[in-house]
Amino acid sequence: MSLSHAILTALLDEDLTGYALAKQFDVSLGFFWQASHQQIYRELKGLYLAGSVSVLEVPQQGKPDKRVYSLTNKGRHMLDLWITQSSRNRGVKDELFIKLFNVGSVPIEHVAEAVAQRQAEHTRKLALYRKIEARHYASPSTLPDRKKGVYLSLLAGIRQEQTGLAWCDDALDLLGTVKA
Amino acid sequence: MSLSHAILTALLDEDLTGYALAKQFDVSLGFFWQASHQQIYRELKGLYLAGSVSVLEVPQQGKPDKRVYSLTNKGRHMLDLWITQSSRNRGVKDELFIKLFNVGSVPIEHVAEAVAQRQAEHTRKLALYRKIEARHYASPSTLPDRKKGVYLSLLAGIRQEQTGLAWCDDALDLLGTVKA
DNA sequence: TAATTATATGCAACTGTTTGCATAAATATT
DNA sequence: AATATTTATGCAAACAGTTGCATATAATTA
Repeated sequence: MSLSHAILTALLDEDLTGYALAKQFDVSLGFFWQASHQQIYRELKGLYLAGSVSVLEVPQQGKPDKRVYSLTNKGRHMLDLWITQSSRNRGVKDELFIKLFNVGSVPIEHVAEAVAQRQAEHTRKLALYRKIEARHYASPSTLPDRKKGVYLSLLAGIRQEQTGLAWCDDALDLLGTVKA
Repeated sequence: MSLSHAILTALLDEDLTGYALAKQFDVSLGFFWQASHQQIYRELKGLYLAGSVSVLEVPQQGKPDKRVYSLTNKGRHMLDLWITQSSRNRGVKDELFIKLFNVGSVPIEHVAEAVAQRQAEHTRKLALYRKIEARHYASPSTLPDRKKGVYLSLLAGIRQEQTGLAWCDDALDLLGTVKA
């Protein structure tokens, strides 16, 4: 039940509609927890029924009514409780490593191609993270407390991509020594 | 549908029962793709119906009959096809970062505790990987082709844990500067 | 001797995630 | 003027994963 807590977390700073939440999940929080708009709308309904969020219906002409969600005290309390209690880490699932276990049994260029794709992905993400870092976190020592966690997440992202990128280089080198 | 391909991959080197597969998934392949025995038995049935694996029933006295699965040519072909085609990477899901986004809104020691837990996890995994490295991959330059992919996976694991561990240190430092 | 662990398989129910579809109007692009 | 994108919501079905239960015996440990 982490999606609900991710949503509550996103509502800490500002009230949001389901649509706006989905957009938040495409950046920022979404780097570490992805969710589709369908998932978010369903979850919001559940959170509302549980009393963790409240809704303000904002009628609009032409478009469907906007539903703006706010965190309630109950929701705030649930969040804090979750942070202390839950720690189930769902298993790692990375297809690339299954593919690597096939080296020596399938054409090597197929595996190398998968590594190259991963390499490109790392490059893209690293560039994105660096851009955000330069814009909003240029001087981490002067960051207000409220931003420190977000900064640490970004830092983790940057380092993960760097490590992954370096590994791709080494992997492609070693795969180059495998007879097709 | 990656679990099925993970199972086919595990069957590349040796024929296995569902039980033995589940054990494989607790180590080795399981570091990068986790699965329960219930999942594996269900999937094996599907793979058998699809003709990707064949079964040899081995009666045993006392214990239930053993069902030993082997990769068929069709399964082999499916695997190769999957390696070239599929590349859907399922979204990252890491609770820890949601928790970090709560810094400044919930008691800081709750978040720090979550980071400390992650630190312990990294330490444990790193030690395990290093042990395997020392035992089986001490001289990577002389590795047969068939083992190179497995070695690269292990290398990725080691580096990920190292990076994660270093980040935990830095994170705990910065969280120490947050007023409770 | 009693309890636990390992071997060996599997069903059923529940929870969580993805994909496809559906609606409807304003704004921006070609 | 026609097409595509953005805003805004949501249902239904399919697929994937987790948890609880059930069976049955041998070997090991306390």
